[in-house]
Amino acid sequence: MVAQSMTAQRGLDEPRAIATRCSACPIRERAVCAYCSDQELTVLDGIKSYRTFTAGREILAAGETTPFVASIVTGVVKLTKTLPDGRVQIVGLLFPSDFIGKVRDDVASYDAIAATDVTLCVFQRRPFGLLLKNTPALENRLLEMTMDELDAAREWLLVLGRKTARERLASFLLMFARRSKPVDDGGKTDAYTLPLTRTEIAEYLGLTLETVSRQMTKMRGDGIIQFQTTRRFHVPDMDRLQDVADGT
Amino acid sequence: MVAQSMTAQRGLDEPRAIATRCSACPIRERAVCAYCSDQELTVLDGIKSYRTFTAGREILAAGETTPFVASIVTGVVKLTKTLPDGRVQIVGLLFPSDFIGKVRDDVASYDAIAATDVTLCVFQRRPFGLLLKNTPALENRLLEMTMDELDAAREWLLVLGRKTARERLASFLLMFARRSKPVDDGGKTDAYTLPLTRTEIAEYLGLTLETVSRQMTKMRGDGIIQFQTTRRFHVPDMDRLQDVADGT
DNA sequence: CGCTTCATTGACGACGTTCAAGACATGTGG
DNA sequence: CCACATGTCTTGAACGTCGTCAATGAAGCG
Repeated sequence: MVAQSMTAQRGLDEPRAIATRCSACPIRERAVCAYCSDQELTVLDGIKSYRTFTAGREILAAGETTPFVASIVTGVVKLTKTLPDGRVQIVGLLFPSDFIGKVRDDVASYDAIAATDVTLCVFQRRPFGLLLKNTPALENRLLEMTMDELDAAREWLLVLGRKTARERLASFLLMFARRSKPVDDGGKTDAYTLPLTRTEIAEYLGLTLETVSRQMTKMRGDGIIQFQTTRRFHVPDMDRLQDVADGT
Repeated sequence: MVAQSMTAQRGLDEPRAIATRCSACPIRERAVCAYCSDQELTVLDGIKSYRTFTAGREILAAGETTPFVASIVTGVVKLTKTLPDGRVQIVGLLFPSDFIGKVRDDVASYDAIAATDVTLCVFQRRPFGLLLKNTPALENRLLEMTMDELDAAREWLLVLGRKTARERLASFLLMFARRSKPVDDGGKTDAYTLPLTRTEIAEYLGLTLETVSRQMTKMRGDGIIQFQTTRRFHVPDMDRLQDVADGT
């Protein structure tokens, strides 16, 4: 139910024919396999398979042994941590070409959940781990991507540790606009469609959904953002949004 | 002056003779070179040098080109990000054997500052980058360490996003106790010496120094921790501290 | 057309911040 | 050795932002 209602508003990843050959893969240029030669690609081709998860489905569970790692082909995945009393924090948001899963550790320290319908390019963990050792191109890229994730996580520490609700929301919209492609809304402007509910945005920002909602309303009133629907928004002036995010 | 007053209370890293040969290095087993063979080590030996920074000194500056990367031999380094209006957040705390600096990007996205007196094993960035490409043992370990840092950063996102002041402080003390060696205080118990001021702890926890101080006092009153000095503390029951950190 | 989920808005209260004063420790110079 | 300065830490009181509780509205789906 949840999955289907979300599918309708998802917007980011229209279901589409999925490439079975790496050479035709939409994330070929930026995924973990980006630096692989055609020859290395054929090896990868042999151990990969595609899996889809409907919105809301659990992909990996914290504390459990994970049998696979994967690249995100389409959709958005959220990584969450939960306190014993149920408080939830989203600790990572993964977009197409991003990599899911630990290579060495077999237990995940967070849940991975499909925020939208998701298509993954899946590798069994063991074979992938072995391949990684013998394929510098693969390991180079994975190191690069992991470092980028670390940078992003540290940027978010600043957001959660020091920014106000308004600044957090602006930071989120900005981050999202940068990492997702705009949807052409038929007019002369670009619009973005949020893959998350207000609750999920709150979980990402360390706030409550009420506070997120209030700040959305306020920013709309200030002309910082414009809403076509509750999920679809347009930013008239990115620099101005950036200023809000930086508290300047 | 600041540096010297801090040196007096530092406690973590008494100045000591520093190994010049890798085989005698105190962090040999856990640093980025951990998986290197003796042969590979001799190559590293050739491009390394030691540098010391007194407490408070800047090691790397955000936005500036960094000429080197390094392993921490002794001391504690804090990574900080600063908002335009001066708000500061510590986004990482590095201990002996941890690795500093970007290998690929030449500009840092945060400041690195010596929290105590620090000794680094420094490598020029270019030669190290080249060596990294040709030395799987080095790259394997760096990938592993980067993934661990990412895990730690995500754990901290939960702390900053969802935990109360009390829970944050407990999480910090716990983390610190785990990553640093206890100081034998001559009795039957282990004591830990904090390498950070109250202000710095607050910068790490997304709080103010007053809130940190109040929570310290309260936890002492509750018998969760005992203070020998303002910097030196003892934990009678780690499990109890863990419960406080988890909000249970 | 009713059910469910999602989003908005309001009233009130709590937790942490801000502002301020004072205590404590350490180092310096007379 | 004491007076004084400096940096650190503690404690108090008032304030404000955000969380909690609650009601209402809007949208999609059976």
